[in-house]
Parts: sequence; C-alpha cells; structure tokens
Amino acid sequence: MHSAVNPSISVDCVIFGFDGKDLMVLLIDLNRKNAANPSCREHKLPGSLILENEEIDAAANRTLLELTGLSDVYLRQFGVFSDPERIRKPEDLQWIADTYGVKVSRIVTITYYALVKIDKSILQPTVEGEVGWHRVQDIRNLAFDHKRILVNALELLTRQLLNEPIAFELLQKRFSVRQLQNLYEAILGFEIDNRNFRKKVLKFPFLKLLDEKEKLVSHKPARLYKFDKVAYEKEIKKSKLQLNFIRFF
Amino acid sequence: MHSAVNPSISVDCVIFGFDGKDLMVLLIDLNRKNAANPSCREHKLPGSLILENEEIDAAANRTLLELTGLSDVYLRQFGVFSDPERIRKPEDLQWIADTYGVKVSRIVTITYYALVKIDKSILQPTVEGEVGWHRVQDIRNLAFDHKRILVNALELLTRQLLNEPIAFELLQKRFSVRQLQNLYEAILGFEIDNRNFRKKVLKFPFLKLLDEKEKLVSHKPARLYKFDKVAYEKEIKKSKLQLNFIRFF
DNA sequence: ACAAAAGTGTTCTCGGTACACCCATGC
DNA sequence: GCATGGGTGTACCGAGAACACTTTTGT
Repeated sequence: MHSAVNPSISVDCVIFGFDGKDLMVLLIDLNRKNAANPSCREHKLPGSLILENEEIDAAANRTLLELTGLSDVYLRQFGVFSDPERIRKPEDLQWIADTYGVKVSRIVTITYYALVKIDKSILQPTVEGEVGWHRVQDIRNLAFDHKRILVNALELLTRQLLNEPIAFELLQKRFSVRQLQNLYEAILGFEIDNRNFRKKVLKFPFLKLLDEKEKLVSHKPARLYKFDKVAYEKEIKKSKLQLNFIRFF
Repeated sequence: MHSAVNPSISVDCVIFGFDGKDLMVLLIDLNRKNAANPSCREHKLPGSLILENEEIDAAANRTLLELTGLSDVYLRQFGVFSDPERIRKPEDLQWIADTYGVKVSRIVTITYYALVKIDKSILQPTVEGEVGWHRVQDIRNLAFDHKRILVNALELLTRQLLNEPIAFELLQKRFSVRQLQNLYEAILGFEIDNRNFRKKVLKFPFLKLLDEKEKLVSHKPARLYKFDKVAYEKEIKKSKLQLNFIRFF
C-alpha cells in the first residue's frame, strides 16, 4: 500500500502566468466531456489527493509537473481550506469518486500558488478534462470553493509582488524594464510612473544588464536584463542586520 | 461517529506570551508522569488531532481554550508539516496511541501561532502532563519536529510585528509606550532609539491616550495608552489606495 | 536631594513623487 | 521623415536616524 491515496487530504494549485498583458491562471474544464450540458460548464483549479508517504509539497509539484511539464518552478503553500461542507454538492462528490476511485467524505485541501513562464509550459491533455489558461479578471465562478481559494491567492500574490522579487518567475529569462513594469501594472491594477519605476528597479544590484537588445520592433529597441538570483541572495544577507522599521499600512 | 477523531490531521499551536521582559511560549511537559527518567525530559507544543466535521481553525481554538481558558485570542495559521517521517520514534507513536486511543501511521499537522495576554490566561492542569510558560531563548529542543515549527513561528512573528499591529495582543489593554518598546526590542533582538520610537508610534491615529498614569512607581509615572481597533480598521481602508512601493529587502 | 525612568526637538540624509522632452529604430 | 515606444534629470517633500537634556515622581 505504498502508493495508496490518502482520502482526506488534497492539494490545489493556483498556477499563475503572464502573457505580456494580463495575469492568467490555469484551469481545468470539468464539463469538457459532457458538453451536452454547456450551461453548467464549470472550471476548477488543478489539484490532487495526496498519496500516503508523500510530502504535501511533493504532491503539489507532482500536480504541476503532470499539467505543465514543468518541474523547477516557484511554488508556495499559502492556505488550508477545511470547511467540512466545502464539497457538498452530490455531483461534486460523484466526480471525485469517479476520478480517484475512492469513496471520500470530507477533504481538507492545502493550497499552493505557482508562478510559471507561460511560454515554457507544455500543456498536457489530461484524462480529467481540458486544461487551459484563462484571464484572471474574466473568471466569475469556479467549482467547489475554488473561487475563494483564487481570491486568497491573488491577495497574497500582490502582497508578495511588493516585498519579494517574484515578478521574474513570471517573465522570460531576458526581459525589458517595460515588460517588468507592465507586469506590475497588470497585477497591482494601477499605472506607475515610468521614470520613477526605472530609477527604482535599475538600482537593484541583482538586475543585470545584458548585451542584447530587442529585435524586430519598429521603434527604439529596449535593452534586455536578467534577474541574478545569486546576487539577490547575497544582498538579502547583507541587509538582514539593518533596521527596517514599523510600517502598518 | 460525529465526534470521531480524524487520525491523519492534527493542529499544533505555538502560543506566545510576553511577561514584560521576555518572549514566552506555552509548552507541555511530556515526562511529567514518569519523572523516573528525567534525562530524556521533553516538551512539546500544545496540539490535538482534529475531529471529523471540525474546521481546522476550530480545532486550534479548542486546543487553546482547553489549555488557557481563553477564547477570543489572536490565532493565525502559518504552516503545514507533512514529512511522512516527522513522527518516527517508537515512543512518540506509542505516546500518541496512548493519548488518543487510536492507531495512527502518519500525521500531517497544521500549525498556528497564538498571541495571548499572559496575565489573563488561566492554565488548566491537563491529563497530558503539565503546562507551563518557558522563555523562548532558553528552549534547546522539543519533541517530534516541534523545534522546527517553533523556529518557523518566530520568523513569522518578527515579520508580522513590523507589518501589522499585533504587539497589542501581547500587552495588557492599557500600556505605556515604554512597555510597547520593550516588547519590540525583546522580539526583534536589538535596541531602538526611544525618541524615534515614540515619534513613530504616537503618530498612529489608533493609539489612544488614556487619562490614567502608572501608579506606585518610584519615578515619573508613564502615561497609558490603548489600542483602538476600530480606528485602525478605518485607517487601513483609507490607505488601500495609496501606492506602497516595491521594497525587496 | 537623589535616584530612576519618562518625556521632548533639531538636523541631516535619503528615498518617493511629480513632471516633460530627446533618442533610436522600422517603415 | 515620421510614427512608435525607449530612455533620461531635476526639484520638492516627508520619513528615518542620530543624538542629549529636562521633568516628574518616590524615597
């Protein structure tokens, strides 16, 4: 029984991507098969019951790998959803029974958010239904309590974006300052002064200027940068000692 | 079977208090009974398996209530520990079997940290062993993987202390600026300039000056303040719109 | 009157913000 | 040569940090 599933614990992953313009999230179309009923067409977050003897982080990574073909991505646990009634509709319970072949009563789910470079992910058609990217702002409702989970993930994402260099996980390896700014504006939802933004980010010692420029654009080509993780780690250590003061809002 | 325990999910609570001088944490003495073996005397964090049909937050609140007699306290989920080997010693497994009367194989634990006013908490002697406050800096090791959990909680606590007004959960309702500063210095681990600290915190519109002063001290008595939660919530809403800019370290 | 902690103001520096024009390329 | 977005500098303001003395009480 070394790969039996644990029927009471699952992971759900909010997988974010950025297409250069909008924040996207990867969803699974539940009603792909029975398209006979398109009115109740619903989507869900990718997720899975965990296996016995499997770390929960490992279960999240497994889910991600199965869906996108990516293995070395930013992944962060951010919540636990445990309402005994969170999966209550008979058809929801039926769907789970059909998918995993186990009878379940109550599932506690551990939630993760992942940041991937859309261009690198190779979507695998899965047995569960079709997987696809959706603009976050278009999403009205999701199956189970997944809308709540998404909203929570978004909140954390915006907070993290201001406090940690996670933007680079969503951009390609080489990027222009303008692309970085577009990402901030898309996620934060307001415009940022371009001159001040450059002044700020170009001061970061872990933003390395490359020799390359944009190609094939009908205007002045932008210079390209990359994020130097090693330099960032060094910077963190230096700054550990300094006094960052209280800021409650 | 409406109050059966779920044998694969538990909560563990890191309960912090402040005695005016040091940061304290509430621990359970595992070897209280068999004091015959004082060399392997170990402590653990308070925790419990969850019940079926119980929200995990509710399980954490239940644990807290049973131990301290307090019900309306600051409590925040901060992690999940799921290493299948996290409880591996035979005597650990035996202890759990004895305590809950269920056979367990692997337990995933959801961790919480709580902030309580030490003076208000009424410690209940429990069947599990003796409960007591310990100075955080004195703690060398704990049972299971609880040392790791404590370290994680401490990290989060210091981060939160700089970003949210949680200090007031650890102080008495009425407090002096000096007491507040002592708390910050104890948790952050460095000294803060008194003049700058006052200038900073007295600007907060949710810190309300009371009519009272300290009594029975053999020096100039300090003025007392209280934290006004309602005023704080208002302030938060106002500030939502303003641009807080990127600060990575 | 003395001990002990409370309470107070100024100067400097740095980082955030507002704001408008020239530059390099493709067509 | 013109359209398009890339790239640059300056002046103001507010907040953090460094720093030392006076005030109020109990004994």
